[in-house]
Amino acid sequence: MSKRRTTIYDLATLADTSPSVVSAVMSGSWKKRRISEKTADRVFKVAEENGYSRNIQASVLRSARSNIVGMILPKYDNRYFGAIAEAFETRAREAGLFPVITCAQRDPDLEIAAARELVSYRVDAIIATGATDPDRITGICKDAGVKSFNLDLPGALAPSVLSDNEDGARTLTDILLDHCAATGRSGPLMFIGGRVADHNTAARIEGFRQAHRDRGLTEATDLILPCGYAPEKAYAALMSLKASTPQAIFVNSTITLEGVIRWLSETDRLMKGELPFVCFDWDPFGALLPGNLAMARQDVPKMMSVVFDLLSEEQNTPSKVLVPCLMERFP
Amino acid sequence: MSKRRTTIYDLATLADTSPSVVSAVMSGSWKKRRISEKTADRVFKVAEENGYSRNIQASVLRSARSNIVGMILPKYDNRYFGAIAEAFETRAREAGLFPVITCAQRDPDLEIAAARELVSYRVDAIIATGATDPDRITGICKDAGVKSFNLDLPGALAPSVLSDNEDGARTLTDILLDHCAATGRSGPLMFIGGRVADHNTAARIEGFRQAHRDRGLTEATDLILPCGYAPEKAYAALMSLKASTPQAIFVNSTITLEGVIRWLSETDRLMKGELPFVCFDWDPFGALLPGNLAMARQDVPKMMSVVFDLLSEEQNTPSKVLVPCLMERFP
DNA sequence: CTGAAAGCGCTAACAC
DNA sequence: GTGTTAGCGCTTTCAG
Repeated sequence: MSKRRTTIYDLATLADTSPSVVSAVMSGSWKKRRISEKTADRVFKVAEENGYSRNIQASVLRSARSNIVGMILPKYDNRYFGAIAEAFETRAREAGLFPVITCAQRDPDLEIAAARELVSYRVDAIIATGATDPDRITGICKDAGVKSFNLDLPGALAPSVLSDNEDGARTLTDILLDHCAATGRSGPLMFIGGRVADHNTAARIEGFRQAHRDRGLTEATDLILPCGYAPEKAYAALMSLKASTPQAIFVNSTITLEGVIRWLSETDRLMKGELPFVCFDWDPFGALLPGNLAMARQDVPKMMSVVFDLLSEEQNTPSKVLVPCLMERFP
Repeated sequence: MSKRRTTIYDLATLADTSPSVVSAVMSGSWKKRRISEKTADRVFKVAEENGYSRNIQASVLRSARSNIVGMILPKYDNRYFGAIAEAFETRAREAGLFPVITCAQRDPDLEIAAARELVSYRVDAIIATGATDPDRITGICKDAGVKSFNLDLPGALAPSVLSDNEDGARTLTDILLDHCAATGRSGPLMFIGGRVADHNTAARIEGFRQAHRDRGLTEATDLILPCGYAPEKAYAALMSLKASTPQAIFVNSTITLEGVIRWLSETDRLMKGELPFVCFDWDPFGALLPGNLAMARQDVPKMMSVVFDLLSEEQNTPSKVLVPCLMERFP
């Protein structure tokens, strides 16, 4: 257990060849080095027999490129970020890179600590997802010669890939307004969740407004409540609602939806489907809740695909790609 | 961007001192080496000015201990695994370790590939979560002198920490049986989801049986359906149900619940709360679904706490710790 | 087709 | 309190 681990030197002795040959064989570049199949097989055999495991740290140290790609993620507690994590790992492996995700708990300080930490591990690139200050992260990366990309939330200094929030919100609002018209509800709509300072929330509010404007309506400003994402915040905002109760609700994320649902349930409105709603982001159970008209499911595979295309193109100048949302309508 | 990165040698020259002093200062061991505050400050200053970032790979290579702890996780697509990921990261950082999670998509081959990969990175320990073949992973670790632990699913060769599945299932079944008695339902209960070969499913079925036995009842064997975890599997099993419809359902995981809910919804039973159910595992939306009587929420913080205690105690002999589930009852 | 040898950036003795 | 030096295990010319 504590004896020295086998190295390429041990293997070289055992296979009666040299360390450099073993290195080439174990790193997969032996074809290129035109090493004979016979020698390679001999090396593979002794490696197998001795439970040899390549020391990646040493290999990285020597060859500058680490083939590690890092992602900074805010949370793992909803389907959207979960899907991002999985898509990231899959794509990274397909690209022959080792994926490392680190979770910053939506904490700005942790975010930049995470960026520095990943840089210490000499990652080849960092994907900052939903970062509060993407440009700061890009700065850290630039200093270290590390490529960086923004996902979900845009920055000004690196390529950014995000959902078309405005368009998605407009469509969701249309669904809400259509439903109200069809069921004879004429009251105002509520928008709840998110932070005004946050790019995505701003874009979604803009889409919400657009949809109103397109049919000559004016949105009720006092019913636009960007009270933060946390369920408790939404719950509290709804409990202390001074303005008239809305006819229908636009919920800004599944996280926020948790609070909204709690309120609907406790005020005995949930089961009756009394207050129809739509939600940005998707969740399999949320989809089945009474009153849910539609969810905007962000196209994670597509977004990740775009990110990895940029990554492989060595493209690293600021840009912004918008990916349309998938719409799921119920029932 | 492409110029050589600053090293401790550059810093040593700039701060007019030696590489070893810079090394000590940057690695935090300078207090121990009794380096003067004045020198340290000088080093910090030039490091700052030059955007220096320590090369961890080099440091790991030299000092054998990597301070990296790896986790193999099946999926990120539910609250349980999400909570595990977050708790793992938090605990690892508290312990001064760098957490690396890798997702094996419930694929046995990927699992062992992941284990080998983590070993290549010279992690100090691997936590295998919900692994299909934990003992195989332990074997790989043992060969490399890496500590290993099992979480969620037990193995015979390493310390294992898991929920008290049997007890949790018994309590859930009790809730179901109590409810049936109280509402005059006398029919049989269904158990759905999971795999018989899987340790946790077996333990939960045992708890399900126990609860019946404790009140002199016999469970309906043809209504025990360990049809796998996937929603589609559960949905298909329910659609092709030959036996009489049950009076209430024990759902083996939130993943399975997705399929059950789809079936309830499509057969118009969901909104009426016609078929009460309980579920192993917890989900905030699932909790609000009509008919849901209780969810067994696994005590992730506690489980992780136990794992890290074992890890720090250098305890690595096979053992098994059971952590009780938290029960959430509705309404 | 194969081998020798020079480091990658850092740490840990050990010397002063 | 600080500097010198010998590697950690690997990759990569370059010479055969």
